[in-house]
Amino acid sequence: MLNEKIKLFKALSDPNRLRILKMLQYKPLCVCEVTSLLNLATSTVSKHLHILKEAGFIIEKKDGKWVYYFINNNPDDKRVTRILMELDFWISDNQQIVSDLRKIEDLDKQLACTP
Amino acid sequence: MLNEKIKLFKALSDPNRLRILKMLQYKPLCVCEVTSLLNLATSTVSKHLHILKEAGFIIEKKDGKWVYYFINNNPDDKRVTRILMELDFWISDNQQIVSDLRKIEDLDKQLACTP
DNA sequence: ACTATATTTCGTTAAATAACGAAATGAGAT
DNA sequence: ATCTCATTTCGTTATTTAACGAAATATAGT
Repeated sequence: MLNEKIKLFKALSDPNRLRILKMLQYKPLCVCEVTSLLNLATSTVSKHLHILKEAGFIIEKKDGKWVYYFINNNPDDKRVTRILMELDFWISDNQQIVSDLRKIEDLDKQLACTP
Repeated sequence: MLNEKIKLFKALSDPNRLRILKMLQYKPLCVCEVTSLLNLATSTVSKHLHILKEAGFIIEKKDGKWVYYFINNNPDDKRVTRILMELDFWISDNQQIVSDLRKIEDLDKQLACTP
């Protein structure tokens, strides 16, 4: 069904989700880290991650209290793999993305994930 | 701006627009031909074509009473070109698409575009 | 100028989406 | 078992989107 196929494109049709994908391509992050980087409510970020997971772009791994999200590099679904490969090309040189990646380097998990 | 970039993905996030793109990859069509193939209101189809045009996927050429739409094969925007190249791969073997293409072969413009 | 036909624009409605805060859940630590 | 904290789910609100029909626009032929 075409409605199933467009789930991939819908998942890519939101700027915050593109930012998340690019962040996770840089390195795996837990929900609170992503939340801190995007400056959105935790529930909103959780929803975005769910959508990306349903589309097959990312996978989750629990680690203690935290849920870490990883780019799905399993080549089972070749459509996902190819899109992830093209991602860099489609949104290269974006100011927001570049700034996000810089912030990840300075990110202090301790600081980001404690109340 | 990321909002500009996601226009491409939003344009792909609708089953009828994917059907249109695949049809136009087979051959250029006028609005009433597309309308007849999709079984939607003319105004709806016109809107979809406008969105695809704004995203850069297709171009329009007027020919008498009719407005024909073509796949944009001009490689100015490499993002558009690459996505169009990948399209086949992403939505290959779809029942709806296959059926659409079969219908195009039998399509009688005279019949489709007269009241 | 008038008519016929193709397309676009406009106004409306129903459904989908993104955001938030509050409440519920789950999993370690005490 | 209880407490704490990270995450998800729920309910709500504002915005966006897809669809339609009717009215407006454009172009060809009479």
